[in-house]
Amino acid sequence: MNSRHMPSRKSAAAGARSRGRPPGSDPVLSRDRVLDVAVRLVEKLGVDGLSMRKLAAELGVDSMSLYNHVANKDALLDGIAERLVLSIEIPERTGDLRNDLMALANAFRAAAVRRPQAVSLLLTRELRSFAGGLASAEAALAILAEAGLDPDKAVHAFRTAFAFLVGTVLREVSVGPTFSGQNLGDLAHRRAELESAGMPFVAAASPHLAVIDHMVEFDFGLSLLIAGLENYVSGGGSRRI
Amino acid sequence: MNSRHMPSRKSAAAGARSRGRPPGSDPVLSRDRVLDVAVRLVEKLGVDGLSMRKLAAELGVDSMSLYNHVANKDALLDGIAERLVLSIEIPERTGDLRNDLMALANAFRAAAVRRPQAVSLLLTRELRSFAGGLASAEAALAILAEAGLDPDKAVHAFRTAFAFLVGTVLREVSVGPTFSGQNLGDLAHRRAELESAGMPFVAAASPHLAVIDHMVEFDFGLSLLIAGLENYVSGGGSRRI
DNA sequence: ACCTGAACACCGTTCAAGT
DNA sequence: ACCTGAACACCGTTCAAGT
Repeated sequence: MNSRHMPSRKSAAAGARSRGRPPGSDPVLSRDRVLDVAVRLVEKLGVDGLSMRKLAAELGVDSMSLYNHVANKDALLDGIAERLVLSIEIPERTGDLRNDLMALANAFRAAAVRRPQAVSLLLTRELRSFAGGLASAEAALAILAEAGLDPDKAVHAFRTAFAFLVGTVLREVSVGPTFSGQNLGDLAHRRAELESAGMPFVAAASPHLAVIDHMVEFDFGLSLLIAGLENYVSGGGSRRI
Repeated sequence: MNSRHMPSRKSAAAGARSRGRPPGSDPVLSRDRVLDVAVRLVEKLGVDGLSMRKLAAELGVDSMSLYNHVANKDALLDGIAERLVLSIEIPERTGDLRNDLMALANAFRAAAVRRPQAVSLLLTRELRSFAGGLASAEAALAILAEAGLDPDKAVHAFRTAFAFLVGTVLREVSVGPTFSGQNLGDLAHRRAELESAGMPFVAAASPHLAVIDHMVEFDFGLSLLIAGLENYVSGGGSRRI
């Protein structure tokens, strides 16, 4: 039913498939199209399931054609990561430290959780192209500066919040040591066992370790950090931080 | 110089290499030995550089022999991760929240940084065998409980601190989006450029973004968290956390 | 400039065969 | 019980060849 079966004027000779790109036609691929499909494939197959060959097949193209648009697989993965950073929808500022930091962190989390398979690429590899992250950094530093932090303190606070975010999101997309979920679900049923194993505090906490609400944990941690910051700001920087 | 050169009574026939395990001798491999060498190899070649075949070669053994001691490569990586958790040297408690939390976090960080290549395996994959982590969890929960937190609050605080630790250590072993180091080193030289690009706060902070002292960042973030916790504890849990 | 195809040097893992 | 070797179905990437 396709062109292979009806002899075309151009490749009339024999049944030989044409080799180069169809002359005169638009390019079949573009970096954007490659990355689009790559992201979709990662979500479908997981990061480990992505291969240059499968991606090429999905695009209906020879695998080596990809190398015209990305330097190699590593650059492809970097490209996916950058897509994620750029998909963060940075909210407007209101001038309130707590509000604004919460909103920005939520925007980050939302962008990450939207692509749960791909997100480990963002959190886990060094961003070579840093451009994408600058807008988020600007937003965070603006909030912290407006709250009264000096640039150096703002950078520290930014890095602290960001580290917390990375760890939290990693847990949520459930790579990373969870201390949560299924490997702890049975903990609640083994309190006696844990007590006698010399783990009284784990035993006492086991009902709470056995469940996790990611949104609650997110809010709790961020609140703790912000409380620390407010404390610091209102203390005029005199507290021992 | 080894037994291959002196004709043994048992494999006398021809120069044919023996195929099975030398009869009567001790097993060549053990799960421990496999994991020992695997860790060493990861540190030498990076996680991506580790393969079942290279590991087998390093052990002087056919690659398929490894499967007698680990289920598959995934289980091998899990084994390496568990080694890391178990290598955390949990410090004695003193009864002071700040002291004890700092000491425990430092012990975690120290164990991680000791194996910078392997550590991403610990932070990044779900710990199937949870046993290793229990001792650390017990230590953390004990500290928090002694400071007066209810089990449910202690679990929240534990998860917050752990998320921060994961993010911080990931940055230090420099997988993960750094907002630091070399991709920012040149930022300091481009303030004017950043200003005109609509990034005044990044511009103002660029001298501080361009450098990072991991120990300082670690202390700052942890102090912020602990300040939030102390605040919470002394407020009798009435603060809005 | 862009796409193709064969080839190379790797992978993890199954399975049958050894001892 | 444990180790081996061939084989299978994959990889990423180089390089020469097409248009």
